[in-house]
Amino acid sequence: MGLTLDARKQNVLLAIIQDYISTAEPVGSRTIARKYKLGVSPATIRNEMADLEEMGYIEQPHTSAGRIPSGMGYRYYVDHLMKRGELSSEEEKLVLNSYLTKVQDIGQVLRRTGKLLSQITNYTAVVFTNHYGKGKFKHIQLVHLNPTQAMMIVVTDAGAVHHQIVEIPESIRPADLETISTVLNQKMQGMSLENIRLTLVKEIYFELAKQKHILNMAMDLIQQSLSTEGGDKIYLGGIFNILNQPEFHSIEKVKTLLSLLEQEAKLAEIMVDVINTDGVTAKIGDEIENEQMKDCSMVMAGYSAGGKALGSIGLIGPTRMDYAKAFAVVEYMTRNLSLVMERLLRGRGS
Amino acid sequence: MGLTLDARKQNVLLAIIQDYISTAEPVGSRTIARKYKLGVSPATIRNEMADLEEMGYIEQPHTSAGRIPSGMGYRYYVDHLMKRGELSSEEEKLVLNSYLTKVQDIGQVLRRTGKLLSQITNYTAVVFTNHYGKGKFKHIQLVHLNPTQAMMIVVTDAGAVHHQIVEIPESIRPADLETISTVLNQKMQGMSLENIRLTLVKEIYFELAKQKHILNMAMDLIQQSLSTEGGDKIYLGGIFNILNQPEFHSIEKVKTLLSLLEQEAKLAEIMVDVINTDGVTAKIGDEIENEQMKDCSMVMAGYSAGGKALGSIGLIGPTRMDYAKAFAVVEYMTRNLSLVMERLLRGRGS
DNA sequence: TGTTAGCACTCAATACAAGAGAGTGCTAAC
DNA sequence: GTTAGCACTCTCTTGTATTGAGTGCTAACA
Repeated sequence: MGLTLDARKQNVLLAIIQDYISTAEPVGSRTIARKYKLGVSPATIRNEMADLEEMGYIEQPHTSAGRIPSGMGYRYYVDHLMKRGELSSEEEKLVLNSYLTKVQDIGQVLRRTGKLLSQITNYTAVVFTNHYGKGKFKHIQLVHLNPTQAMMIVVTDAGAVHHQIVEIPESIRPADLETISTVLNQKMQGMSLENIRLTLVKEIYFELAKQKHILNMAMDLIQQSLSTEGGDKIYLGGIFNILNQPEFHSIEKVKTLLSLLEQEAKLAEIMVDVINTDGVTAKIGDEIENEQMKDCSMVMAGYSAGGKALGSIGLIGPTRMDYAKAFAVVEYMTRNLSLVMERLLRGRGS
Repeated sequence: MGLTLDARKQNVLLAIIQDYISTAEPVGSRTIARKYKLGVSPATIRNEMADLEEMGYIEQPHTSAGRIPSGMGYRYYVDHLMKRGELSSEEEKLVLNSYLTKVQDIGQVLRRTGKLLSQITNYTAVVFTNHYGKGKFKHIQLVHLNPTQAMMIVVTDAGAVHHQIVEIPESIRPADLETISTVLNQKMQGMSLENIRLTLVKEIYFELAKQKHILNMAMDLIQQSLSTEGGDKIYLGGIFNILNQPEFHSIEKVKTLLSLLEQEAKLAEIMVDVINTDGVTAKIGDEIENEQMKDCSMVMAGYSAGGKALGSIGLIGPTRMDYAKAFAVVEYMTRNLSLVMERLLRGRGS
């Protein structure tokens, strides 16, 4: 395999990638010789570049232009050449402050994470969880709104709240709802969905036989709240940031990317791959197996609490994105998000 | 005033506007003579056009181009020439179906409305309410999550649910939270915010003196839930639809408009003006007093329930938008939304 | 007096050609 | 193995001519 690169080739490749990342312009041999002192002349660099091109690390948009990195080039850079960046202290402060303010629920934490990610990097952020509302049943409450409607609220121990308006027969009074709530709470305390389904329904049915209708609706909402399928959830941040990237100056490209971002299922598919991976993962260009994203890269990592993987966060940018920065930010954010989730799920005393 | 237009001038103006709305190209005298049979030659139309331009109804991008309507021209069209469009029966079905499916809460209804508006028209939709969570206190529930955290949930009679995780001292047990919930519910039943603040705090304080901390947080959340300031809320639908309009082919224009859409307060300012207005209102170009929207128009109307204005809905498009369709859709949607809200707030039996 | 045909004029858009500039690959000298 | 030199390629810019849509004006016509 000709996959090993000598030191000079590495330096040339590094110079090309760094320059292209910051300027978005194809970079030529002279630029490299001038800006990055490698101690050799442009001609020598040209020779190296010809080699690198043959090996597939860089390519030429057209004969008289400079070179740009190929997907393979970026891959080599990320794996072997890149020096992980660092967050400025203001950026770290921004994150910490945001995570210190009052928490409404898990959803809000994840939304905030998306916002932070995009603010700091100027890329589009994706926050994925496949545990939304998963976990154990904690509480159900039926609240009488008016003679024909009640609000049904389900809380899980993971701090997710689901609610839904349900139609009720006029014969039911506020006190009846209170009774139903109490019975349901007693019977289902701390149960997970499977248990609730299989063992308890009969028992509860017996006790609340006359309120079959309501009971059915309650079971529906609980199922929905705790169900495994419904656990996937995507939060986006800074969608419009991509408009700032020169590669998306054409409306057409923006439209195809946006239409993908609207399809949460597809994003979830990509994000779920990394939730059990250690460290930060990059998918470059067509490594994301999706036609609409072939000009994009994603930098992702999973977050967890108590040793349990909960989801993943990621950044979407052009393949020309600043991987060093992205890696640093994604790593920093997963670490902090994991801490916050830990605290949220087990209580502050850890 | 030269503001009265004879029949032929009206026809010419109408032809120009209709053509420009559908083609987005400046329209010349010959096109009009060919497509819209007015029984006169292009030369005559040119004369009329010169007059219309002098009067300010149309303008010329440059000497050798056709004419495009001015803001004043659109205004005249909307006020005097436009025939209100109609929804196709599929579109009506779409709306009815969407409003028939199960309702989670008010927010969901409004979100759905935004989606529908944008789907049907292909413009960007804004749904505004200034009554979100307003109304009377209905229920509060404290749910023990873990030794240091509880979930606090407030329900208003308008069917809005607010929740928030609160830190609790470890000494508090689930049963204590239950007690607090019960006391708060008894004392505050059916109260509006002002009453809760002024008369009851002392009484409750007395009863729950030992739980001051929790009580404070409860009051905070209740205030937040019922407060007048927090009542404003904006839902957007079909933001990306504007990308389909040829006038937004330049990324720059898109960016300025999007940055406006992100500022909910500014949108609320525009939308609040029409909540007490009868019928459908159009604001054309700089009639929206906002620099960033000078190339846009909005078509808006208020919705209400039980004679009480609740908010407004609207469409954002280029000044060249299809007003006839927009008026029809906005009117149809407000009517239906008002019905749904009515049912939601008072229960099905009206 | 209103309408129309005809015509010269304007101006954006398109196409085309020339030139500049950036960058390359190759060869030959060091 | 490295470098200077040079011819070559290709894009991008600039300038110029052409085209075509559309106008305004004038004069003839009903």
